Amino acid sequence: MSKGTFYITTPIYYPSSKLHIGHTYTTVAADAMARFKRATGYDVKFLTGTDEHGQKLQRAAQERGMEPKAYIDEIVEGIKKLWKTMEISYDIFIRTTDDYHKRRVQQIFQKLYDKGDIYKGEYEGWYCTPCEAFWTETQVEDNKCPDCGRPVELTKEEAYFFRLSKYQDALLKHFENHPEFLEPLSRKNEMINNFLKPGLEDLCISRTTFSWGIPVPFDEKHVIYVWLDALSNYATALGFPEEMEGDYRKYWPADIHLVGKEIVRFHTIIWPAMLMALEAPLPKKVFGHGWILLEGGKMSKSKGNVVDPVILTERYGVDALKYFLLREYSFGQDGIFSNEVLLNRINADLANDLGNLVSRTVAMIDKYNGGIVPAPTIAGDFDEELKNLAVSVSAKLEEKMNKLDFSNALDEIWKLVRRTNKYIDETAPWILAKDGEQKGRLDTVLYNLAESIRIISVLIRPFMEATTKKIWMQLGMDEHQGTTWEDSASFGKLPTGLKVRKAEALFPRIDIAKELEELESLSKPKTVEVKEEEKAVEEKPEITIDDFAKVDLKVGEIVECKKHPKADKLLILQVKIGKETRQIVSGIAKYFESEELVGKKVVVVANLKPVKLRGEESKGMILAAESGEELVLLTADIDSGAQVS
RNA sequence: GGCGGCGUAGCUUAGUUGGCUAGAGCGUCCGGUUCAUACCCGGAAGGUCGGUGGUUCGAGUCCACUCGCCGCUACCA
Repeated sequence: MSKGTFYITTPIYYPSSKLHIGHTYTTVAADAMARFKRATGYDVKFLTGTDEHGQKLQRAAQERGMEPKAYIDEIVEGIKKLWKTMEISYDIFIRTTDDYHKRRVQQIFQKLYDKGDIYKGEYEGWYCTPCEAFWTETQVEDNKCPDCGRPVELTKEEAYFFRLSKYQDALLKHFENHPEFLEPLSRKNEMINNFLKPGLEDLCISRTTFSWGIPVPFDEKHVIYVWLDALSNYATALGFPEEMEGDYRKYWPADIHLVGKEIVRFHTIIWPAMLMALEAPLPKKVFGHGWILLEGGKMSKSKGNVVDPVILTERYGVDALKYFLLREYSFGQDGIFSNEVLLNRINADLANDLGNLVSRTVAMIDKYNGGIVPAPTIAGDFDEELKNLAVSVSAKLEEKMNKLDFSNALDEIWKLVRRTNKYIDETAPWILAKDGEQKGRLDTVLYNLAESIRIISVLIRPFMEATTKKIWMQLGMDEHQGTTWEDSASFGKLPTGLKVRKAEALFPRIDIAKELEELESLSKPKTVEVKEEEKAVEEKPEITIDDFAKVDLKVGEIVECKKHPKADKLLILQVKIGKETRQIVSGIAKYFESEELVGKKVVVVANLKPVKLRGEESKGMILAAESGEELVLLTADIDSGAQVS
């Protein structure tokens, strides 16, 4: 009976801040896919969850004087509540703090260690102590940390490494032999050219600098870092490697890992390499979808429009938001969100087209046939065209869905919605109703309308469960009357004699101008919250006045400025501080033309240890303040050389 | 700088291996209709398919160059 299994996953989300529309987007898409596969006869497993370890969460909990787990529990409750609101039909919600996951991650670690694919860092690596970061031979220039410019050293600091480099060729081959492995296709070259071809470095997979994580099984000083801990969730959730005969055998390898484009790299290089090392099959497909951006770029506080999915569902309903997200945007590409785009889409497709179609059909059955769905008797013009289209939609829908083309999948359904509306105009039931002789024809038209709506209701079900149920209620039908996916491909499954029920509009039409104003006023208090949240995260540890006194801040005048010949983001400045003129390299080329800086008096960190930045010496650093896309230099209208304190 | 992608009607976009009279939705204008959530249906206007040159009987589709965006990557003390 089952066509086979289908295992789909979302990323596990990091619960350090409130989830936004982007997380909802991924999860809603995965949910629609899962529901679609269930409807079409697959045995589906749908996994989502949370990634709960790491320094950031440990700190956040500390700041609130809480145990990490207790702190995270609260946030995770919120996430689960959000998914409940969005009617997400996940089968498993994994938390990386779940005992079974921790145990299995340790088993994986042990396995890889035993095999020799994990080794302790006696590795000739370069370590930058202040940055707590390891660097590779190629990254280190002149014994300097590429991140901070300070000297690095060959360290004896212990760390465990995964032999990522060993799998480079196998990965390349896999990309070549499995064009469907990574979609959209454009990402594939990015991975191959930027990572695989230049060569992979072994990956540091343990930390000793914080403790909130899964301990390395045989070396408790170390906790397992995010790569192994988080990525492996897709397999540990099924039992791997502890319980290989249950869900793991049944559902692995995953059919689709749905991820945002920013984490494609981890899912198509690191995760597959780990699986290769474990001798486990690779996921069949990783799909990196685009981002939903706000007008003018990323989510920005100054724009004042932070998108909160909960508010939107409260105002327009879950189904409207889900429909909008999947219909409006091409799944592989970025798209722009605005309230206006949302409201226009809801009005046009849901209120005017679908909602109104149901409304007018039910009203006509009510008015012309006492609310009873009549039996069709006399066929006429336009019937065949409507029927042919109606029964053909499900196949086209399947084709689009299997390509994760949600937008066009929905559009296929709406072609039928529009065709059905047109059928009403063509047959003009209100004219037939005036002529008693035409009763048979009228009955047929009314039946065909109700039947088309029945088909539509089945087709939209994976995307809009609640709406489907509402339509059934209005048609007076129950879930045993032509509601399977197969039933959507045949015309005439709707029983006659049903008693329709007029009800509230499926999607009330929105007064867009008025609504936009209200949303505008709603978004303002939100803005402040977000700002405060961000601030909290970025706070640095307290220092004393002595610490601060070590920094020598002076005013310097920019006397000359040019672009760095070998770097896009760097400017080379000649800065006069008192009598001395020195060269400072600064990463502000994105923000300023070189000419406009000459003559400016800026604040300089004068006693910073000199470094070479892509071959150019830099003695000091220019202070600037950055917020989102904006950057301003700290200027001081006073003689150059003046001390700042 | 390296690698990759994208530029098609006012907006969002479809155009698989070259045959298109370049489609669609929204918006605009005109008309029809009254069953319906002032909705729906029809029609029209609007495109030198970023630019230049080439290959070809024929190019939005292939090639070269060029302009403009974007992504990843290196460099932002």
